[in-house]
Amino acid sequence: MRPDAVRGHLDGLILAVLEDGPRHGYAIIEALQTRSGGALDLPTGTVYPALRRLERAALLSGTWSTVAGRERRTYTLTRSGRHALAGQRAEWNEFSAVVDAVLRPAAGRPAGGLS
Amino acid sequence: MRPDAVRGHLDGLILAVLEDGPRHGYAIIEALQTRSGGALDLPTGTVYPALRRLERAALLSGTWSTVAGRERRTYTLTRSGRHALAGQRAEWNEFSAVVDAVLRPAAGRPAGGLS
DNA sequence: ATACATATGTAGGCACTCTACTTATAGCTT
DNA sequence: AAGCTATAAGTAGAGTGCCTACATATGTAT
Repeated sequence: MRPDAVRGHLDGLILAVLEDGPRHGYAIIEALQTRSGGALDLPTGTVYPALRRLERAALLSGTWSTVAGRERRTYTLTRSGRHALAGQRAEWNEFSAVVDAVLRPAAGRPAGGLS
Repeated sequence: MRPDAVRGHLDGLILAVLEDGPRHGYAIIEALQTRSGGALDLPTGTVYPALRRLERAALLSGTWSTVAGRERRTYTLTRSGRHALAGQRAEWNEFSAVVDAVLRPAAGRPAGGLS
């Protein structure tokens, strides 16, 4: 998968991972890898700024802690974050249906548009 | 659907429309609307530059003509364009499977990642 | 005459992800 | 002891690509 592909959908992916419970950035990156079967290997330079952005937008709240001598910032979904996640899921469903419909070869598209 | 959503997937959508046969820019925009059931209403400032970009990349070839007093640039899929379309379809299938897998709520994800 | 549909395009802005780099601790290997 | 890898968080700067807004022109309908 080309590196840029998640553009515009990263927020939803992060929110979805955090739905299972609070996690820190590094763990979020690993969860994204696991859940995607290894296809998603996002660089820290992508994820950490995204987390700060989501926190600024009040979709996440973050708190510092020290675990085994290492600084961690643990993020938790806020109520608006949960709401935003629902919205992202709805948007994704619509979007993927649209792209499926347009991308489908002529043979499979009987002059009807979206089914 | 938010305006920006097609980012990174527009090339594939245009290529797919052109698979049915040559079309000019304005007709491509209309075809995109029709095939998407009205969800895709792309501004000319998005589509025309994309067409020029795809032509520069030799995925399309364009020719001028005059129809009913109006200038048209008609675009045709090249051989590499057809090849690129196949690649875009494959990429889309992988990408949408990945996003589906990550976005799916915990209840539907039995600790397995991609099915 | 005025408006709308058809048709193509440019300029500038903006948001988001990427690459590359920096900093720091813990644990393991050589 | 030195070096490497994993863990952990970040910044700086670049590039891409879609958007808004604007400019231009012809044909058709009101």
